[in-house]
Amino acid sequence: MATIYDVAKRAGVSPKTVSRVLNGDAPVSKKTRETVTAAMEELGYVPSHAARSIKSNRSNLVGLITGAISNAEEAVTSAGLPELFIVQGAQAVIEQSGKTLLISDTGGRIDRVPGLVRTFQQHRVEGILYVADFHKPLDVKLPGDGLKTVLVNCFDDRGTPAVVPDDEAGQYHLVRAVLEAGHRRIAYLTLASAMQATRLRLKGYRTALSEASIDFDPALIHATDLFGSPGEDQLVWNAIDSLLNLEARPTAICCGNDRLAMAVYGILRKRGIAVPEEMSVVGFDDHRLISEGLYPTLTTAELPYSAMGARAAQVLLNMLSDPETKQQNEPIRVSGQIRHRGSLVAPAASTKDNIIDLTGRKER
Amino acid sequence: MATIYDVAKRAGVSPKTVSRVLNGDAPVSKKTRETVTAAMEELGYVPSHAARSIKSNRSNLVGLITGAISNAEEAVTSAGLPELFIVQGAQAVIEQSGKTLLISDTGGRIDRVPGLVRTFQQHRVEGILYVADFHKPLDVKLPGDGLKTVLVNCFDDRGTPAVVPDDEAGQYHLVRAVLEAGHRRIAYLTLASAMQATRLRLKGYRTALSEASIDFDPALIHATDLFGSPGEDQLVWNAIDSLLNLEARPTAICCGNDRLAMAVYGILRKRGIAVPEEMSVVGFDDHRLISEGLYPTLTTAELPYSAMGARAAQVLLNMLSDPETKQQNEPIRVSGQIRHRGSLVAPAASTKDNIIDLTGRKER
DNA sequence: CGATGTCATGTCATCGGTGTCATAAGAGGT
DNA sequence: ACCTCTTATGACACCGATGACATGACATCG
Repeated sequence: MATIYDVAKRAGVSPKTVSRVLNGDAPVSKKTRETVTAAMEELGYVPSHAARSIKSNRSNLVGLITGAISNAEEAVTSAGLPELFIVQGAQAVIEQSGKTLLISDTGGRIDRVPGLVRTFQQHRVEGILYVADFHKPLDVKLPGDGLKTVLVNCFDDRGTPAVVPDDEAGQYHLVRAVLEAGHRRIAYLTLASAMQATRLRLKGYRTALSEASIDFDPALIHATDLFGSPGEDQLVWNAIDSLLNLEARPTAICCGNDRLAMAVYGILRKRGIAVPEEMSVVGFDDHRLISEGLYPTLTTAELPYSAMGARAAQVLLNMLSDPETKQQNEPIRVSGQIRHRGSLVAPAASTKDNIIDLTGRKER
Repeated sequence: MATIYDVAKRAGVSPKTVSRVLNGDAPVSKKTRETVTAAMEELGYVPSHAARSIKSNRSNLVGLITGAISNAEEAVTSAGLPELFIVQGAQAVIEQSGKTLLISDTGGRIDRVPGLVRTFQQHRVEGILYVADFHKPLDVKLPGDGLKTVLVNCFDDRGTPAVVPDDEAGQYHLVRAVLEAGHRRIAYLTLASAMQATRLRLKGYRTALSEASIDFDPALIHATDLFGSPGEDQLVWNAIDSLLNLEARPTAICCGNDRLAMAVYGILRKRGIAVPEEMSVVGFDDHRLISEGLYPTLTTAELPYSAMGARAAQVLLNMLSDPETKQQNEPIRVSGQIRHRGSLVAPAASTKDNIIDLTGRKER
């Protein structure tokens, strides 16, 4: 590969002059610039990042670690990987800033993290983004001592800057949309109750209901552990079973995520219940492969992964350019949109009766 | 960040000795090694990749470009992104070889590729992996002249080494599985007919049928353009409509991908047809989010993205370590597994009649 | 017309490592 | 006791870029 000396020789100038043409940091006569530019062109010269980097002591690199940032030994669930959108969002911002993003994937094995961080340090990254696969607290001490760090989709209690989805607001607005469609009996099949998202979203669900003066009914809530655990189908089936057997049957079901909604479609239909005519269904995540691919398409709340990645990158860039600014202690919450699609419609008249006459007998 | 000089001073030795401890390329007395190691530890020293790299002229970096490697101005379809698995597969292999993978995403804008390649060249990558979002021919001249290149999920006619999925074998084995379940009338909703995958898979479909002595029936084939084009739902609906109106109705439907299968589930049920009891459905891709999430779970052919990424990385590493070995001209085809799940069962007795008596009146 | 400023360019040292060569201290052979 | 060989270590140049500083050629100004 051609060096700056090759270019200099070819153009008949000193290397320093070539450097000046490259960086435009000192005046160069038009004629010289053209000669040099031509020489660079002919030799296919591209400046060496490494050489610049040792001299300037600035690497212009940012590292990102994804795949499994957690403490527990969780099942390796490579099913969804929408975290990719976080990576994309981050990369767009980093790249636009003129820096380069180094991406490493743990492949689900958290014990690989220290090695990856070491590699990053060899490259003298200026900061690190840690991306978790779903919203979770973190109590591991991450390696990378002096390094500027931003957590994405997770947070710790040491005040490390973090960017997380606003689960509560998302569910709140989603339930409001369901209410506005005319529903009053709204079931909620949550994700595992231990999950951060579940706690927050349940809060949003309850707030929306209470604002509409609807009492919270525990009979409408079922936790259905996800991640393809063996008994999952059965769990969902049972949950729907008990919902359908309620005296006052719900007319809409909120699902913990789009994947669950997809299963619910199948089960409802197996039970002879048409979606959305007899039962509205909404999801969460706006995993477009599902939400746009399902028939009917799925109304859902966006999990703003791309925006979170972008935001985290901005926060990190700020920390780099402005080392003094103190970060706030609370994680930054990013809100997503509500996506209105085909699975949410007004409740059917017959079921409406069902709601008004709460003590009435249920049909079918 | 501490340098090798800092370590040397602290340990009371010369920088070169520290270097020897690091690389173990010359004998160092046990005592010195321990002193030096301790000094490195105390200072948190990590050798600078950049400094090594300029001296040795070997970057140990490999670049990967993903997001949109194509010629046409296609719709930016960020729906699925299973290419991530290609990236993961590649990264595992590259990382294991001691090199580092630089990943760049075009974000669907092909005009960004030259800039990304230039960045890669600044980092003196030793080779580049180009990853396409689906199996396609390529007739753009990729930048990065002298650079070793491997195409993944795409191929050109210049003999650039390439790794692609074995679509034909995949569909062949899938249809064989359907045949073995007892089906004889097997419909096929293909992807857009212009796609490489469609051509190859159709070939596999026909081979499997002909081996079972079943005549190819064009009435069972429908191309249903995907990628969420506006009229798509209607197209699929119509296709299924005409299949159901056939005198000899199919008992199984092959879908161009899992996403399409998901839509077919919904449409069939809307039409009152139970899956899989009255109609078996199989997909393609093994997009696990869908194939395992659907109810019933989906029998499908794996698109071996992770294996393809790994394979491509191996090919590239070979080219780097062994610059002489000529590559074969044909793309390397990687085969995937057939995933047997709930959506494929033996045809029902009534529909079996339907098959045996090809001229009989169809019920319902 | 000499002093001063600006422009255009070159010289040299330096960043953090490593390759080459030199050197000193023992070990072993005769 | 002398020579040779190995082991352990250091001095120094160099990789490809850039910062600090120097220099020569004009332009400008009082």
